[in-house]
Amino acid sequence: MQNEPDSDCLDRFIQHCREFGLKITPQRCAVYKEIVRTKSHPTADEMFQIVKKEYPNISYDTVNRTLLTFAEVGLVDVVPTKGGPRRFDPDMDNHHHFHCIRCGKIVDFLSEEFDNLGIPGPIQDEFTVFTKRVVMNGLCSKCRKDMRKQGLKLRDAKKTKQIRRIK
Amino acid sequence: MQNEPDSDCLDRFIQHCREFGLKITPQRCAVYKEIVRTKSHPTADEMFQIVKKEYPNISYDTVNRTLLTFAEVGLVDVVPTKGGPRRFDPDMDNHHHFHCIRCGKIVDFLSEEFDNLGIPGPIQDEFTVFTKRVVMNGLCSKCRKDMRKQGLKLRDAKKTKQIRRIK
DNA sequence: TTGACAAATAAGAAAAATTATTATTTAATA
DNA sequence: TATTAAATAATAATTTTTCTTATTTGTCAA
Repeated sequence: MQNEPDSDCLDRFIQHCREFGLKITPQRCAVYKEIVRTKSHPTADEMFQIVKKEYPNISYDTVNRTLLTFAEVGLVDVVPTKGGPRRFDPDMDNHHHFHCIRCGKIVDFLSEEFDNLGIPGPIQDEFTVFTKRVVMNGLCSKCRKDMRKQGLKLRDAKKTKQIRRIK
Repeated sequence: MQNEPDSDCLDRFIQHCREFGLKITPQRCAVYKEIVRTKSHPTADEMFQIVKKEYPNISYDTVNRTLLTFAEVGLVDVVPTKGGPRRFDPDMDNHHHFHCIRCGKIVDFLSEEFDNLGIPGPIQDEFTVFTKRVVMNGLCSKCRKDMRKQGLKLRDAKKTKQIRRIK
């Protein structure tokens, strides 16, 4: 849905809302319009800041609720993060995440192998699986470099001195 | 590390801390002892409530920091959740997660196929991958049943009436 | 088209969760 | 055992999320 002309995108959005019995409000349209333009994984507050420019009257709560509602009906995804504020992902296509445990950056990547993963029998029997995503954790290249310089400490890299290794 | 006798477990913990230059404090021992007994994915606050029983003087902040520190040095994992409080996972062995988008329950499961996933070339070149995990999202069997009764609404199932489908 | 109704919004308050600050204590080393 | 840096406890402050209530608005059906 990312690369369509705006109007098609909006049409599909409206269609999708109708299917789920969601009212088409200007606020929802505004939030949706902006989030599909995003190529990152914004928080509710970041989206609020963006939408507010076009729609100064909108409240944070509305933006946040709207995003949660979108997630429920499959218009956006919620990124599995390791704590901190919730992040939304407008790209509903199959893709996977690399997550830097040091700086928190999330990088999308594509992998046919990952897309084609089957659902294990026992899971398929007991659950209804909507999406599956591979999440890799590690260090991005920048943090890897920083670590070499500054030592082991992962959290609070800025203010922490090197941990002295015992022995 | 889950099924060892307590003493072995503690020894390994102490060994692990030494390797990373972490001091062996009674607080850390208490938190570690309790989290390896857990078979779920507790939040910092849940761990605080548990540890407080044995160690009434401990502060929430210490429990939280301790868990984050453990995560940094690979003694525990942080579960990728879809927002809400951060959850910790004492099971460091390869396993994967099913996440119910309605009730938030996280179910661990094993899969050799998933464990054996390779790391895509471009990722391997640019990042250092520590762990990889497949996260599936969908409905658990209980929520699936509830949904049939109560209709589409995913969030706030308790208080929400059925959404009327348009058309 | 319009009236009725339920859903959605705005605004403010509250709660929940995380992070920072600082004085004090403590574990590890020499 | 003294020294030193790390870790802790106790607040306090932020940040993020959720709730409450009065009001507005989209949709349906008459």
